[in-house]
Amino acid sequence: MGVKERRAREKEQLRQQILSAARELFVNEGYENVSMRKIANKIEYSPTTIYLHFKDKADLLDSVCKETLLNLLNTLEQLKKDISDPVEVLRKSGRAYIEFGLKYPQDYKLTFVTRPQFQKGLGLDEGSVGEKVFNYLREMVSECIRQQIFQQVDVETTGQVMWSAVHGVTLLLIDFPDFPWTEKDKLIDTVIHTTIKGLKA
Amino acid sequence: MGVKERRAREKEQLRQQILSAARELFVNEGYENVSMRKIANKIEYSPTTIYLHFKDKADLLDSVCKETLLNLLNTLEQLKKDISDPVEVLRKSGRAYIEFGLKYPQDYKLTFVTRPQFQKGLGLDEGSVGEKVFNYLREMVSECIRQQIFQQVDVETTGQVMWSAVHGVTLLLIDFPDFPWTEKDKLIDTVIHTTIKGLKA
DNA sequence: TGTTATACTTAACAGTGTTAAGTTAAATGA
DNA sequence: TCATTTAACTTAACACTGTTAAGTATAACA
Repeated sequence: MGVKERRAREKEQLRQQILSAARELFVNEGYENVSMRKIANKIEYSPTTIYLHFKDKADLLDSVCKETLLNLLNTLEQLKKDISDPVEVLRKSGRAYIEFGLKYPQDYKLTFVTRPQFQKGLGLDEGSVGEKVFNYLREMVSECIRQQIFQQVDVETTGQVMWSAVHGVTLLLIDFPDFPWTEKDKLIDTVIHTTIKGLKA
Repeated sequence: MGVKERRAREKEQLRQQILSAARELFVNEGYENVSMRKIANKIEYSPTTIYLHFKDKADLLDSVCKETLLNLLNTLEQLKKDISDPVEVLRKSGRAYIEFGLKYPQDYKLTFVTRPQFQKGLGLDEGSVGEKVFNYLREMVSECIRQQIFQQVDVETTGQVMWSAVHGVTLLLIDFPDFPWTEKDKLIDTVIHTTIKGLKA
C-alpha cells in the first residue's frame, strides 16, 4: 500500500515547490507586488492549485516566514554551542540577528513588523517561533546576570532592552538604505557594545 | 480680482478635506485596507476627484505622514527651549519621541517603516522632514560630546545608536501589544537610561 | 450672450484575491 | 476487466483594486 505514501510525498513536493517560488518572488519583488497568478505562472500550475495547499496568500506568507525564522533560530543555537563566555555569546548573537535581518529584509519585516497582529505560530505567542527566539535571548541574559556581569536582576527588562537595540538598528538599516549611515559594521558593533556596556554592573 | 484667490482657497479646502478623511481611514483601518473609492465616499466626491489633488495613493499617504512628522518636530523643538542640561534634553526627547510613536502608531509606522523607500521629502533625504528630526538629534548629541559627557567623538554614530534604541522599543511596543512586556514606563526609561549610560565617557 | 476654462463625473481597463463548479485521470473494489 | 469512487487540477466568474481617457456641467470671462 505504498500508493498513499507516494501521493503524500508528491503533494509535499508540490507544496515545497510553491513555497520556494513564493519565497523567491516575495524576496525579490516584495509581497505586495507578487500576485497569486504570478506564483502560479512560475511553477506552471493554475492559480487555484495554490489554494489546495495554503489557505490564502497570507498563509503562504506566514509559511515562508516561519521557515526563515527557524533558520535564524538554528544559527543562534549553533553559536551558543561554540562559545563559552556569555557576554561574547550575547555579542555574537546580536550580530547574527542583525545580519540575518539584513540578509532577508523582506522576511524580517514580514515577521516582526508587517504581520504580527494576525499571524499564528509566528509572532510572540506561546509555542511560536518568535517566542523561541526570545527564549533564547532570555537564557543568554540570565547567564550574564547569574555571573554578575549585568547589574539588573530583572531578566525580562534586560532582554527587552537588548532586543530593542538590535531590532531598531536592523530596521533602520533596512528601511533607509540611502541614509548616510556610519560604516555599517561600525554602527552595528557600536550599538551592541553601547547596549551591553550600559547594562553592565 | 478676488476670484482666483477664492478659487485657490476652495481648492485648498478640498485638499485638506481629502487629507483628513484619508488620515482617519488610514489610521483606523490601515493603509492597505483603504481604497480610493472609500476615501471618495467619505467626502462625498467621485474617486477621480482625488487625483486632481494628489498624484496617486502613495502621494496621498506621503502627505498625511508629512503633516504628522511636522507635529513631532514641533514637540521636540519646544522641549529644547525649556531645558538646559543636554543629557536631560536627550532623555526627555527620547521619551517624547517614543510617546509620540505610541500615540500615533499608524502614522509612525507609515512614516518610518512602511514607505521609506519611495517617499519624497519624507524620508531622510536632504531637506526632508525626517532629516530635520535627525538634525535635531545631531544637535543634542553634539552638545553632549562638546561638554565631554559622551566618550565618542563621532556625532553621527552616537546619534544613530540613540535613534536605533528608541526606534526599536517604539516598534516593539506597537507591534506586539500582547507580549508580556515589563511595565511600559519602566521599559522605556531603562532603554533610554541604558543607552545614555553606554555612551557616557 | 457666446466662449473659454475649471471642476467634477462616468465608464472603462487591466489587474487583484478568492470561490464554485466542472473536468480529467488515477486508484479502488467487484 | 470494467464501473465507481476519489483526488488533483482547471475554467470561469465575482467583487474588488488603482488609475486614466473622455465627457459634462457650471462658473468666469470677453
